[in-house]
Amino acid sequence: MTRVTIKDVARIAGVSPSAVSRVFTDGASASEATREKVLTVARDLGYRPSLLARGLVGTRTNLVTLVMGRMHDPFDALFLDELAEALAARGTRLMLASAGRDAAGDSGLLQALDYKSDAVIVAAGTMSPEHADLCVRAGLPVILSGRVLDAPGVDSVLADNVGGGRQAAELLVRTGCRRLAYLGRGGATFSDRERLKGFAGAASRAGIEVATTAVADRDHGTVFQAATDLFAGPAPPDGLFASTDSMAIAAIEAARAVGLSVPDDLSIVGFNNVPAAAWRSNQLTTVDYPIAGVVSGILDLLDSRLADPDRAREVRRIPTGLVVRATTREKHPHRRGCP
Amino acid sequence: MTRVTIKDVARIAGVSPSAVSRVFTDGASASEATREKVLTVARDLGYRPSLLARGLVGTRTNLVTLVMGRMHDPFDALFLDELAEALAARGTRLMLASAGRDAAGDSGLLQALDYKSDAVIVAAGTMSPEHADLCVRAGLPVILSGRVLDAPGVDSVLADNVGGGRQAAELLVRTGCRRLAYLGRGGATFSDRERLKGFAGAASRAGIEVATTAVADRDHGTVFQAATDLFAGPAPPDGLFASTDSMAIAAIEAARAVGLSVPDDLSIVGFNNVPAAAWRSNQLTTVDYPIAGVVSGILDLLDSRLADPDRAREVRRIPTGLVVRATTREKHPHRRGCP
DNA sequence: GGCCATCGTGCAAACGTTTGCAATCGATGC
DNA sequence: GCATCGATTGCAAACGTTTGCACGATGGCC
Repeated sequence: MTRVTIKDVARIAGVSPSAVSRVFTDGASASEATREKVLTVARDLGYRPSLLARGLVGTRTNLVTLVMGRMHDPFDALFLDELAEALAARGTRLMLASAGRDAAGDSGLLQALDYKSDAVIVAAGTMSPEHADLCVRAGLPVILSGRVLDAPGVDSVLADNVGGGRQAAELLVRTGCRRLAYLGRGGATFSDRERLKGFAGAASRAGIEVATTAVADRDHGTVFQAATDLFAGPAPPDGLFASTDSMAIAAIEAARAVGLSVPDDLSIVGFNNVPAAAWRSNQLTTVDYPIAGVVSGILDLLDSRLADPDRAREVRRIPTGLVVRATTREKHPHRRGCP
Repeated sequence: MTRVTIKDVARIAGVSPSAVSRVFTDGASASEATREKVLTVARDLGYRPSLLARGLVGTRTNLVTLVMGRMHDPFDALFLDELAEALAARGTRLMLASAGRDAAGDSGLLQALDYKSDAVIVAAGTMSPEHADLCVRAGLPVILSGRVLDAPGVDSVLADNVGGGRQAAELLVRTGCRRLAYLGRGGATFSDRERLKGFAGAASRAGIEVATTAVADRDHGTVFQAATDLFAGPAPPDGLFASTDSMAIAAIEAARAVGLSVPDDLSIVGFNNVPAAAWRSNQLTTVDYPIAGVVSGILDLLDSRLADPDRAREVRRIPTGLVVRATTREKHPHRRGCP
């Protein structure tokens, strides 16, 4: 019932606690004989170093705090999965701080400090420059996922939202759509803002002005209603870009409900490439969110930042791809080479 | 850059570190004057107690480790959300241990020990009695979610899967289905086994034998294929119970693909009541998984177990409900009262 | 064989708290 | 006025590690 400590191992193995400690920290010098003795005893006793004690004295915790909001979108779960897996493979533990109701990752940041996390990864909640500054000042590296904050020492990794939006627009234009619409949170979210920017920019270069409908909530019902209104309204689009696959799927549903045929009457492009996008009933053309790339970018920046806390702030953008399925039309083949 | 400790606060406030500590642990005696002085200084200095140090000496950590697998199903995210929120509201921190590739929550359990967690909640991975015993012996409470393990001191909370399966069968029988089928993991998963048991039991009481098709993987494509084969096979069912909403939705898709009309030719009932079940394109009748009830049951058991580590093992089953939507038929009204 | 570099080891001081014990203090009851 | 009592406080010892320092042993090199 009482914990087996480093001293127990030391006593039984006939060495000092320091020796045991050195056996368990790689890179430290210990003779082969000692190592073997210690490891044997440790195994027999079932000894495991206390990470609390280790973290208290040591400089590194191997602990990272993740600030996340509620995972309303399947995409969030994918992301968390990938990140958790990557961290685990690296021997890093993950502490979860839900940025629940309170506006900010505020409490999450403090929690990270309380446990002396090596770093905090912020994937949700609004993060004020003040809080970021607080952390950096306290020596806690902050890595933002999916947004950029112009504060010294705060790194960011994100999908190339602007590029993704552009890809969507170019595809729609290329396949003959002329009345483009955007459906999303609009200015309310960092990534949505960027996606819209890329989409509208590319459309404008093709001489098309985008009609944007911003929705207050990503909830399926809300989006379905907004899409229905848009499609049944006075100026229905023939090409729609939704800032999220989930929203795009709701839009597909709405199109069916009002009797529009996809992609004949209406082309739809989503963002993220979640598994459901590939389902038979959706066959959604979408911009692929490079989850693996973003996650490994985060780990990369984590390493760099830990190695050199004073390095310049870095923003890493991971390029997106386009996954063409059945909610967009084929490129008109007869136009090929004979304009 | 250097951390502000309890001694800093003590020095500036002109009291001993003990006094500061007592101000910050409720239930300890401290005069109003001291309290005020200390709190003021602490706020000015931005002092926060180190949870590492506190956990090292104290007996309680306010830290709980959650062992989870990859969240392939949207349901998993819902569950995690609810649990994280409830724990946060209670002031408990949550550490994530993904039971990734390695078969067991094994590594997760060890991680929990390393950080002196107050308890470990196991929601995924197979958990061997040996490991459970290891934990209990080490004084680490284990709470299982969604399964039962017959080991002393290991508590469980689960949805009433058997009851849910029964509800599904009774609904199908009541609405006139006679050729019942089950689609799920079959014996491979604890909850699926129970759901099947409840379903087949109730069907058998109505004189119907259930055709079960067990699928190796919950992946949408796999399930879609299995359902298609079943529907196009020699003995297509007129009532299907899927052990998961996600699988039920894949089945709906398959039914449409082979030209079956739901619910006219085929009734379908799912399990979990995820948001997607309510979508217009699915309108899935399903057994409601009482997430809130399960989560509060977990917290309940957590408290009880911490209060009395030697109490008898407890298994708590939370009743399910039935949410009738459009994938099942209306009860035949003309049969009412005139059999 | 002497010298220097290297390696392995133990001692003791941290790390930032909590908490049992004893002491102080003011008030209360007689 | 004195003994008692409870509340408040400080001291010091834990909690389980890591790590700088010093010291002895070992081995290579000339």
